Amino acid sequence: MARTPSARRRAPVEHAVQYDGGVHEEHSRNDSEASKAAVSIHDVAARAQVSIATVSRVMNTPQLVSPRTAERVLAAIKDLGYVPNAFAKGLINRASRVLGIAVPDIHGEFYSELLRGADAEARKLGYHLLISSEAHSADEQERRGSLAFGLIDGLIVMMTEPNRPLWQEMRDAAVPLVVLDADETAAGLDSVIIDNTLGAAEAVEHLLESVKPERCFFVGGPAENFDTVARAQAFAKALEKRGHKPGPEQTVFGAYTLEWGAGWAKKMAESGRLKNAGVLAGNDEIALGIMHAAEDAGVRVPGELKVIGFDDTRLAMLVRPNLSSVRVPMAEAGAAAIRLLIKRIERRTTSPVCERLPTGLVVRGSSGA
Amino acid sequence: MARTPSARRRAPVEHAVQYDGGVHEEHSRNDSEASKAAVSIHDVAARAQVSIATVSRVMNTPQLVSPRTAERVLAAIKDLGYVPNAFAKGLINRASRVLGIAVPDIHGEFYSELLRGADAEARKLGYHLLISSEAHSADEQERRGSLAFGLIDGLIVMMTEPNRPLWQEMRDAAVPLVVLDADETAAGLDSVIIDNTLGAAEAVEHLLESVKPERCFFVGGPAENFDTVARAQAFAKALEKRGHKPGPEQTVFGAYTLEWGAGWAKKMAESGRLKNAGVLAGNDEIALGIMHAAEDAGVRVPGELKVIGFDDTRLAMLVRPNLSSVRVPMAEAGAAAIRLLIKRIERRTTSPVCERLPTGLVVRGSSGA
DNA sequence: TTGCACAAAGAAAACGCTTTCATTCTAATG
DNA sequence: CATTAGAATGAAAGCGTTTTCTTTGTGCAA
Repeated sequence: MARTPSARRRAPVEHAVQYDGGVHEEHSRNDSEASKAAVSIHDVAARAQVSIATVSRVMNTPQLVSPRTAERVLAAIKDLGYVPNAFAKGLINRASRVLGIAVPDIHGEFYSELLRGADAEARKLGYHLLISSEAHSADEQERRGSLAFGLIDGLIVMMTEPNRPLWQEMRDAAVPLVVLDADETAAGLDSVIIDNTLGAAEAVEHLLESVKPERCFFVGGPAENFDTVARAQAFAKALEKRGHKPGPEQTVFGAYTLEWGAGWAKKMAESGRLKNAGVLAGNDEIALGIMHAAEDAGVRVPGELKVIGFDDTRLAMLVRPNLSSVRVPMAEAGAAAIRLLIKRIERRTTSPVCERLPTGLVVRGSSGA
Repeated sequence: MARTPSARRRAPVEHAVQYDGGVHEEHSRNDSEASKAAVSIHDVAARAQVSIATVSRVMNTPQLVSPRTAERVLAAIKDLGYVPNAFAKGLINRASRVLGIAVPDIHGEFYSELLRGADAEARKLGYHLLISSEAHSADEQERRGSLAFGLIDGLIVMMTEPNRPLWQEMRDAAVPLVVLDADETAAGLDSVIIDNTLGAAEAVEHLLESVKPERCFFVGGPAENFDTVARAQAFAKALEKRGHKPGPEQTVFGAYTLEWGAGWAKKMAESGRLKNAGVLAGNDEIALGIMHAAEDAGVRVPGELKVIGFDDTRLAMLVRPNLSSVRVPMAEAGAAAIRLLIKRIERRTTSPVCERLPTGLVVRGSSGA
């Protein structure tokens, strides 16, 4: 128990860790000595001639320490370049200020926008973001580690389609949880969802300005995908509101790819049903495929065919004609999820909340201005 | 010092934390009790009737414990759903198996591909990835926290242009470091760089098949951007190799945007210099802008103008005509950086390494097949 | 002067783990 | 049978914090 700080470790050398950004320390950069030179609270305490408790208080509850002392401690901290050990803090506080986010795949504009929004918001609120594409591994042990359980303070999970294993893993995680893209308030979880209704309705209304209801189509992505399903339903509902119940061939499902869109449009063109039609696509890439196939079939866009994409990715503004698209605020969704999660972590009282983000049509060239 | 485990905390209840994924625990999901029910090594020890040392050994050095005992401990671990506390482990091991990656901006296909590759590789090797768009904050205190120093075992920093503050922060960080996109072996750091030479040379060769050397242009991004500079140099060198030293107007710099590309091409078209020219763009978006402007000016691509992009993003395959582009293995770069970093962390001996990833031309429609 | 509230600071416990060192037990060796 | 090497296990220190509990010091009312 004789734990004399200065005896326990080498006496802290003056300016031991004072960096000047110079080049003379190149060699020590990556070798073990350099990184072992961790300055602890004891070193600071010794240098400032106070106890470690006081040092801690200076950093956490400054009002409990006299200005004179605080000044001395602060100076020592600066001199030594002291940074509190994150693990020790975490061990006591049971918090790391690290948030996890599990997305199906980091690929593409869509998810990168989500990450971007989440990261920015987390950073703003003093948290860090640990990403993790989905744990597909079958081995439970391996999966368990995959989300850094025990390290993260909370987790955002994006659920784009039914996924039992992931769901299971989430429930096992003893951390605050926010679900993205699926309303799970019923299961007691905070959720953030995209309200596809508004945007889809606007799109349909827009199409109906120049296209007959029976010539309107929704060309979606995978039939299991939550968003595609919601968008298809919103599409159907908007048509019904205008007195037309869409037939089964008016809402079709495939994949979120250019090829699927092009394939569908090609078939339609061959049977002469592409002309004077209006299409709401499940995403921008599908829309682009449809435009390509239309071009190949000699169907002019927007003259003879109106096309509207979904997501309003950068792609929409880059292609010609510019693609009308339903804007989906992915960055905002990421940010909202972060806010919800942090609120849940910091004051764990409120009952589950579902935040619903609006979508809206952005009209550009492809649907005829 | 009387630290009788079973007295210290509530005696571990049978099946206390046995989840079945059912819905009946909805209420306890997000409240504090649920997450406080952390099972510690003491609980496992008590249940298996061994000391905590033995439990630890079962997990870390199984060869030191008898099969009979191990079995009992393993059972207890499973029953209780025990997950070792990451902070306590970190405090001892001085390692979190979390890697940081600092990129200028998460935006866009380019960086998301990088993240994707890095994340996949990190996961494969049993590490986690903590992302961080660059710390732009001027306040040093704030910046310091921004990279989660003390928590991460190592850091990958993407350097796309000279950036003193970031550089400074990196050097101050007492963690293993890998630099992406800039060769810093001279500064004692492992690096991963894209070898723009090969791809640019191939592109130039390809252009020269149908275009005179004095009609070849490089339309780059920002003049400060390392990649743009490297690509411009590679372009110039390839032309020189063919006996033509490019004039100053043959390599120009602007921004990584469609607008810049379009603006440049428009000017060129107006002065009649776009026809029969060949352009290597700094990225795909610039290339696309050039194609648009060419179309507007009645210059046919690839008939009268060859265009080659850079990066080979998804965009290249989505537009028409398909964009020839220099493929840049961003995912591989991310993975390579992770590998280098982990190697550095785990056996900190080798001298600084610079891994150079090749680029290569992918010929598509825009440069005339 | 005595007592007392209150501010300031220190001592030490606790967080959950790993690991060294010490102890016990078994079985093989002389 | 006595000794001892070696395997299996336990006790406890230590990692770097935060925080509770104590102690010390100081000014002020009685």
